[in-house]
Amino acid sequence: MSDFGRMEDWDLQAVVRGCINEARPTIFGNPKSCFAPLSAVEDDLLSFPEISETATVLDELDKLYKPLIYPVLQPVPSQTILASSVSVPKEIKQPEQKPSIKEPRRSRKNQHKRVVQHVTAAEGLCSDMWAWRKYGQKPIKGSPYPRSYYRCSSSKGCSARKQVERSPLEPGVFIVTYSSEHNHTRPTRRNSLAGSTRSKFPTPKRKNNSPSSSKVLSPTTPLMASIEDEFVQSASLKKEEEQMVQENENNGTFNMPDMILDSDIDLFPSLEDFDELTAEPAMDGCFLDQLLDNFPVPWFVERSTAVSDGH
DNA sequence: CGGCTTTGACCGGCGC
DNA sequence: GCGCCGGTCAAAGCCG
Repeated sequence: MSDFGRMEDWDLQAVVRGCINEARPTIFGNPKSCFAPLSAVEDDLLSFPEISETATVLDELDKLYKPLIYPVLQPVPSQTILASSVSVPKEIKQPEQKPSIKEPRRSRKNQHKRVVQHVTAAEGLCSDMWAWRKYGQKPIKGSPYPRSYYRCSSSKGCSARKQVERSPLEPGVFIVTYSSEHNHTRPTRRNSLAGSTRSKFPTPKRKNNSPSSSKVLSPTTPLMASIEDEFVQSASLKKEEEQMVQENENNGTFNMPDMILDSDIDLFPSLEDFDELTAEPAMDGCFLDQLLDNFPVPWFVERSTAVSDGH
């Protein structure tokens, strides 16, 4: 079987299972220092006018940023992704497959606003406080990797959805797409974890006696091993970043990764999405949790890029 | 026992 | 109208 075949077997569950206290490779590298360095960026980001203030300003900004939302696709340097998890609108991921000027095909269902995040494997492991229950997995045409579908299990009746797929361009990067919104408050801690701790790195014995497992996808040991390596490496990298940031903090300085600002700002969404996304509860992460508890933060302080799925 | 993952089947929108 | 394809359903089995 080819490497692709093995990779295809991976179910991505590791991406959405959180180690919520794990260090997140936030754009500032150190989650513990998220408040201090944030202000530096916030000064810039928050200097935007009030969203509801003037339509003319928004219109201009909207025009200004729209080209940046639909740029010609260029593979994102993995280094950048590892450091900052740059977000790229999902629709532009595979222009070679959609060479025409037509919009890529979209799902009919859940045509709400969507939030697309690009995360590294390690970052993906540091997922959100929401409890997600996997309800489906599908191979996606044009991508060697399957897409996994999750719904919020923190609360019954919550329509929040989450899709996780591996980037075909950057296998170390995962595309996490949130759709719909949570209709409940963010849990203080993850609940409903019964049975969810298994198979983080499954053993081959698992499911061998399952009537259905033999049909399509086999157990995923090789790929899980590789993703484990990936995770370990990323964790190591993060540790170094943490130490560096910690030193900077101790010295009263902070080295802002300059590429963060460029890339993140270049990826502003259409501003018509802005107001909704500022209140988007599906934005995950301990980093944002703390911030939202204290003051509203522009959504793009995180790494997300909103994609309007409307009409 | 409750909640999870897995996975084939099914549904429905869209393009041709 | 038909086929493709993404999204969802639901049964089966696993796990704590």
